[in-house]
Amino acid sequence: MSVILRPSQALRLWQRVSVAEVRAEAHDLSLRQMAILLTVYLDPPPHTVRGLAARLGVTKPVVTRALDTMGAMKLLSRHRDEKDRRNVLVRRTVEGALYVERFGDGIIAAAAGLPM
Amino acid sequence: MSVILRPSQALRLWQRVSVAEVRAEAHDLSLRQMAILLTVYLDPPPHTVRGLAARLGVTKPVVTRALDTMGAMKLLSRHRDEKDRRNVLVRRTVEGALYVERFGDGIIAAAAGLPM
DNA sequence: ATTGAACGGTACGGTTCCGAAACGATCGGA
DNA sequence: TCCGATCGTTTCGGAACCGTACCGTTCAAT
Repeated sequence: MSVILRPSQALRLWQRVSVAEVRAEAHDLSLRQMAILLTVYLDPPPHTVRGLAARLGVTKPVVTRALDTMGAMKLLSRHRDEKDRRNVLVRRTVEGALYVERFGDGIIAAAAGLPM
Repeated sequence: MSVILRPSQALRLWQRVSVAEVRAEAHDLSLRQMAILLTVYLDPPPHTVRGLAARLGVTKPVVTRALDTMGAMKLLSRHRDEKDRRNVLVRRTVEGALYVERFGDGIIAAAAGLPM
């Protein structure tokens, strides 16, 4: 059961969610930050800096900086991998889970009110 | 006929499109820029700087700068309103229409492959 | 003709991000 | 015990963006 969207619906959905996010000015995450955040929350762990960089096709410092920013926002947390202390494991937080959940609700609400 | 999405589907959709955009690094628009672009392309004209700022709940310089950036990318164009020369009208461009169309296709493709 | 309001743009100092390169810490095999 | 490879982080100069405040133009009403 795939989700079928027509072009006008797809773009309208994206507009509604974007405008709502800008108006709410909750966190003002960049597209890269959002991609990292959702990957951590949706893809199965563990998540390393290098793994995330490879997944998104960006350099390591990009991921490090995004983790700095979102870490300060308490959306994610970092922990040393005790098995291999070179690695840093990125984990979810309670605040982050709440933020992601609400963001998903926003998408659903925007989709529900979409004209056919 | 509204579009029904479940939470996991909504978030997965956003992740797929975000990751694809980051990987493609086509234009790297911020959330604000995307909201402005889609509003110009989806809402009925005319679009003024002040009107867009009010629509998104941001200040004028934010819109001006976004128009500078996306104007340089040829995604939008500015024109003086000849009826009231204080106004600047924001208009679509061929390149912008193409970009928006492809972006919509990306959303549709991501939605179509969504697990139930 | 003058004045006040409305419009978009600009100047400013500060913050954040960028990519490339170098760095220290850690691991694993010779 | 080295020593190369693999981590994540930091540094660097440069670019983009932020919000506040101010500026020049244009309109409309007096």
